[in-house]
Amino acid sequence: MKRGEARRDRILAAALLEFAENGYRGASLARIAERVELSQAGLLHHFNSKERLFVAVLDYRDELDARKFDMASAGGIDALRALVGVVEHNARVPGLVQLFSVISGEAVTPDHPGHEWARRRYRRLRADMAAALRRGVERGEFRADLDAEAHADRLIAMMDGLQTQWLIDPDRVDMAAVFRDYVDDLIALLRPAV
Amino acid sequence: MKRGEARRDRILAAALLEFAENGYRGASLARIAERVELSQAGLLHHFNSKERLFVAVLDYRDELDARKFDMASAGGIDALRALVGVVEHNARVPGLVQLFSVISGEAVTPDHPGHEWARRRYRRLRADMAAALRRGVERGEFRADLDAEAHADRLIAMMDGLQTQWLIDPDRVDMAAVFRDYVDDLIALLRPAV
DNA sequence: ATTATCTATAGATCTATAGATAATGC
DNA sequence: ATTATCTATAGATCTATAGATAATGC
Repeated sequence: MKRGEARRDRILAAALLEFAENGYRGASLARIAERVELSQAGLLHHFNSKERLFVAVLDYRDELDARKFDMASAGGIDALRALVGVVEHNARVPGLVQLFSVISGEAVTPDHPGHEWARRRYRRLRADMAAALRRGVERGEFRADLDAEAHADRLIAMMDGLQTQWLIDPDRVDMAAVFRDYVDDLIALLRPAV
Repeated sequence: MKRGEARRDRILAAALLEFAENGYRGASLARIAERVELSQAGLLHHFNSKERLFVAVLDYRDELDARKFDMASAGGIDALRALVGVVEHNARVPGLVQLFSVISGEAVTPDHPGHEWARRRYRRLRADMAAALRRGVERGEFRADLDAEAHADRLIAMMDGLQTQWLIDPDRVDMAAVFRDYVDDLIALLRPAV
């Protein structure tokens, strides 16, 4: 069984690249199999269908991500600074970012196998960020009348939107710098009135 | 030739729907042909290939859009308010928004037939918005030291990011309201120091 | 005994072209 | 004469399954 797990990991890594480049619909099992030097039927022995493999890749990506950053631990200004760190990190892993961008685009149609995953992901992100902002209020770092959900939506939109621009025109857009400045302005905006 | 033009228009409208639902890669010429009651070969008589049809759809969408809003005419605060109007309008045409979201996601890969289109589109948008912001400085509405390009990037990112969230979870996100509040905060932030 | 892998193949697509026929425009 | 349309089809995919064989785990 050891051998099987190792293979499965290689498949997931290869599938991530393939899905990131071509989306779910454009991805080919044959090409993924080729990348891990396996026949296409051999690949389907490990994951029973393209859809299941895809869902496994999404979970795999989440796992890679979760270890990197735990929004819930920090709060207030610290959390926002940590977010900037995430964006700076993302600027160094275009592959993972691209998977996410391509899939979010595709997954807006309800019948897409990633639709539910994307929805859950947004809801969780939004709740985590709103909680972090509220913790900032408790600490006295942010003004008490802030709309935590709305600012969470803004932060997520800013991150995602900059990612798309950056992927399409990497030399033109300094994703990390623009986001950092946005967060700086946000911290100033949310500062409690004296 | 009259007859041909009318047919071409119907094809473009049907293709827009198909591409919006399935992206370029997932779209099927046969399904588009079916929607306009034509054989698939008949469809290809009007547009020689799937790729050309796709590019024609992108131009067609731009045309629909251009008539709606001319960013260059207004400047400063007026331009920002007009942008809010665009978002409010978009909230009523999910189909057009979806085409754009799906394609931007797919088009991050360089070999995608929409890649160049997306890049051009971002560059133009950015230049137009930056110009509108600078006009605000001239009018004395905005502080002179604002970074017009960075704020243009932020505005575009905010619009696009909110669109994705809204398409994936329409009941959860009030795209227009969040954007309006963002613009209000931005106007306050950019107000010249007295 | 179970797990991993392969070849072969069914059955559905898909795009694009060839060549024939019908409809339209001048 | 040109434009629009059709049927038929080539040639490439693509996913998934059946069934055989090799490798591993207990």
